[in-house]
Amino acid sequence: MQKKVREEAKRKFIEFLEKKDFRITNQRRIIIDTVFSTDKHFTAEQLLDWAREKDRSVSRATVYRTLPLLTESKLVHEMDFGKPYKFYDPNYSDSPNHNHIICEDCEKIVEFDSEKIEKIENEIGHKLGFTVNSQNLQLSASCDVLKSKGACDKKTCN
Amino acid sequence: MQKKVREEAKRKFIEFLEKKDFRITNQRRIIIDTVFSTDKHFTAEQLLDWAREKDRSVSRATVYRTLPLLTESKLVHEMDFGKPYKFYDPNYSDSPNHNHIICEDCEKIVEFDSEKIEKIENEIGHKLGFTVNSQNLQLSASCDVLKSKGACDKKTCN
DNA sequence: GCCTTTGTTGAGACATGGTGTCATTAAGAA
DNA sequence: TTCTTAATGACACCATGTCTCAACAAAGGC
Repeated sequence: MQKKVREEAKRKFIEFLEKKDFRITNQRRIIIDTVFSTDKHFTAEQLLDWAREKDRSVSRATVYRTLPLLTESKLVHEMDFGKPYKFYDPNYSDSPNHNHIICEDCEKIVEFDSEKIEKIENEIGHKLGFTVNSQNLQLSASCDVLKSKGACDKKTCN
Repeated sequence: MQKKVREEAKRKFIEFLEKKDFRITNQRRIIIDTVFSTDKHFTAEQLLDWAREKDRSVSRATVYRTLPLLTESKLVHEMDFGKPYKFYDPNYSDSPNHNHIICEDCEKIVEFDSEKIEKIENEIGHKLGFTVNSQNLQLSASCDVLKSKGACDKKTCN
């Protein structure tokens, strides 16, 4: 991942704020610096920790207030794997992916696209009398390669 | 839904408890009476309320301890729609459904099966280096018929 | 029926993820 | 530089869910 792409994402978010007449505050800068300096998925609490490492003045409230802006701007994906907290992912592409596969052991997350699945979903939805608005497919899995190495945990895989 | 089917489900759960050498307590009886007297989906807190209407002695802890037993016995489905709480569904059939479509307005939930989707999921998982263990597909939708009647809310639809 | 054993219970403290309130601060326009 | 007002941090609060532990009661043996 090049620096350029990260800078691009930050720029886009600032544009997003400007377009909505939202202020570009120091805290928002720190938060997006943090988000777009990683490729990893993260939770709200993790983001809070990372941001506070950079600047102690960032508060929990601000992180929780900024995350919806980041997801609204599509620069961050929100994911739900049935855990009591959400995962977030910096989104450097424009893909509308909402399909994810997660390793139960190491929590490695991979995104994927499938037009085929989407098509079937719409068909089924229609048959059942619904208009599908959004879909959310999560596969819980075991991460083959890493497991065979006997080294599948949060520390070694992520 | 006939009474017979409900009684059958209760009987199966008691067998499940016996097989595991778990005791058949009054509280567990009340909880399964409650679960298998409805066709609706419910949350843990709702189940607690309903059970306590029957018998004030049922505690939150017991409900939360009994729900995993019910899901383990496959007599209740656990569902996750990205809300901060889970939905549960009494399962009177033996189908392994874990696909659900929910109406955003009235929270009506319909289960469905799709071998096609399952097959694609396994293919994709394999391609990405995972062995898929379980899948969870939720479609958020609008409930056509009821919406056209202009009467789509929790009270009228469920 | 009456012990005894031990799994199960209720109450409530606690944990965690997240939201709401409000006085204070600072971004950005004039 | 001043002014307006959005945004902030601190912290109280909420909801779902977990844990602990003394008290209880189910099931088996007598």
